Amino acid sequence: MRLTTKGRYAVTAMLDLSLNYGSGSITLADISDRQSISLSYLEQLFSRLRKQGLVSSTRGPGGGYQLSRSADEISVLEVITAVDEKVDSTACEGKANCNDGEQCLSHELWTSLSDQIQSFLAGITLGQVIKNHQSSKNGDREKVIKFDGI
Amino acid sequence: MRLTTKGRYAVTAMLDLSLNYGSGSITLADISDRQSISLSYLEQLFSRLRKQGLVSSTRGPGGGYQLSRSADEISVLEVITAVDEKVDSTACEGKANCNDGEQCLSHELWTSLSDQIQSFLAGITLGQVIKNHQSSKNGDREKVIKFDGI
DNA sequence: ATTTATACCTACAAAAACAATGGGTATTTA
DNA sequence: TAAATACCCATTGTTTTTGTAGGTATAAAT
Repeated sequence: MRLTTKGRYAVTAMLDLSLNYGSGSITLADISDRQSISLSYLEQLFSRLRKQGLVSSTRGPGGGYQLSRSADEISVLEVITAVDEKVDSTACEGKANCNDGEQCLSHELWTSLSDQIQSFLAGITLGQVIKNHQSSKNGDREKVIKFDGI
Repeated sequence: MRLTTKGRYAVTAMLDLSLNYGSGSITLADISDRQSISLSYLEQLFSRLRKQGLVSSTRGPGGGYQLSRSADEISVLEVITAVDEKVDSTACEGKANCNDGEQCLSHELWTSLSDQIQSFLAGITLGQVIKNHQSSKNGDREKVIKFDGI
């Protein structure tokens, strides 16, 4: 898994959509203005988000994008993986120098850690990000800590 | 924060070092062989890891690198941030089109999420990655779930 | 002392990914 | 019919990633 500005743009744009959930379609032009992301780049990102079924679109005047599901049902991981290319995780199979199994072990360890990061992000929904932010503003520390998960 | 192959290499190399903790210095050439990372690239990574105080080095024959602290005292976040350049998180300050405060809000939400990811990674040590992997192999599911933190 | 094995440093370069641009077509509403 | 939107594709400039190359410094072994 990768976590880069591409994923950040995608999550930010989806949070923008989440904030407008229920109030009809939002145009990419609006998101572009609000979030300072170029329209064409947003089009590329939303092409993937749509193909992954995270957003639905309507064409023509008054059209735009909407979340396919509620913000509480879309995880941050889904958004990030929708726009990120797959990275070949280790590419170490079939190497001759797999001495003492140590190479495999370190790679397994990384894979295990990577899985845990993904599990963490899979457990956070766009809705939670919004709610948690509000809680932290209200000084509701208990909820925030619980959400942190550590 | 970014999570890219650079950070993955650094973590993998540090896990390799962790597995050899206590048995003297490990050369980058060994890690290069075991983990299939080019020696020169490892040198660049370890230059930063050393400057951050995560590893110590000894020159000359028999020299190499060691963890500065035990694997239980080094978090995954430290390793990743040691090798990653800082990214200017939003770069939206002073924009005129901060209409309705919505631009700022989405950015705040992203920042909040980003902080939580960092907190998560700060709570995982190299030692825990190793221990957790062993637990998962033994089917000790309780520990794994607890470690997942969600 | 000389050799050797290592860290350590700097400059460069190839490849990949990111971010954006430009120019279109398709669809729907007004 | 016109306008607003999604949608699509090719290209391009920049940055990041991932290395290569060639050296110097240090310390151990011979």
